[in-house]
Amino acid sequence: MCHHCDYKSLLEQSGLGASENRLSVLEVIGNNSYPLSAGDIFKTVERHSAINRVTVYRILDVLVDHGIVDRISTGGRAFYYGLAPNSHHQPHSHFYCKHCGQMDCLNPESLSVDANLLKKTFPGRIDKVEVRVDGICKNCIK
Amino acid sequence: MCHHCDYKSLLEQSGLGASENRLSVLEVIGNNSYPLSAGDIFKTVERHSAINRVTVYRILDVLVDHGIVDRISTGGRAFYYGLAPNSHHQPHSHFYCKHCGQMDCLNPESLSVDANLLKKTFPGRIDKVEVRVDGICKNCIK
DNA sequence: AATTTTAATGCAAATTTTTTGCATTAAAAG
DNA sequence: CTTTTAATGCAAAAAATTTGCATTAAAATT
Repeated sequence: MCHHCDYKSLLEQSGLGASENRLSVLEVIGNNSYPLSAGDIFKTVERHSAINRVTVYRILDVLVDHGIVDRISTGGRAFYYGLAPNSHHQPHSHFYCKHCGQMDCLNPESLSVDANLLKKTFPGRIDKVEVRVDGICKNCIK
Repeated sequence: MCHHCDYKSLLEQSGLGASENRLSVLEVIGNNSYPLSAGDIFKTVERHSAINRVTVYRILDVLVDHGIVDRISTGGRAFYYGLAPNSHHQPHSHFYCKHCGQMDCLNPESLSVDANLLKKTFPGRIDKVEVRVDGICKNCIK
């Protein structure tokens, strides 16, 4: 749960209307300590207010397009969504458990990437460098 | 195109029968300089010999399970497949162009990851660390 | 305040990618 | 030559996401 983010102004700062649904989706993502799938988000929002699955997908697209939320690819089939790095959240990588499918955020200090040389020499445009660690989480390993 | 890999013995060393189809799939993957989707692989193999799409998926599963091929997640919907690192191919990361969907292999020197601290402290099992760079490739940027 | 325009949402259906179940063929072992 | 196992094919299902079009809600304009 994030005490620093004001989701309403996060939306407004990006020129997005802060509709009920957008706020709900963003809150579910932001208040969770690990990334969630679109399906997870849908189920969670749906518990408290009526929303359509497609609306969730569309809101996620908008949030990702505006850089508020990050779309994170797993070693599985679905994308997961988490708050994009901002002044309160530094960039970090993720762990994906191939047994239970849960993603966890990794401590930024435990893993470092140096892409400076690439950024200097790459002939295209680089938008993001995603690091994902795959394996079996401590709960599933037993 | 890889001149060093003997695909037949790669299969046999893993205790896998070197069927016509398995060889075709592995050759398509190995002779390509960048990872391909299951669909790409299917279409390519199909040009020269009759094969079913499902067979391609099953062969890919077997090859991944035996560590011959790596399943690489993209910023898009489908998985891509490339030769797993071995004595002739050192581990490297990939670039994914979100416009045309092509993946490219990045020079291992241009990007370095240090996961030592994570490996020491992580309470689960770590199988692989995948680094993917997303952006727009030089062809699509024009 | 009524009307027009734009933005957000819903619903049904389609698409894409991958998986499953079961039948068939081919290869290996006995 | 027969039995067993491995590999493949085909049809259908499943999962995740996307599309098209209708509807409602909000914002802007008259």
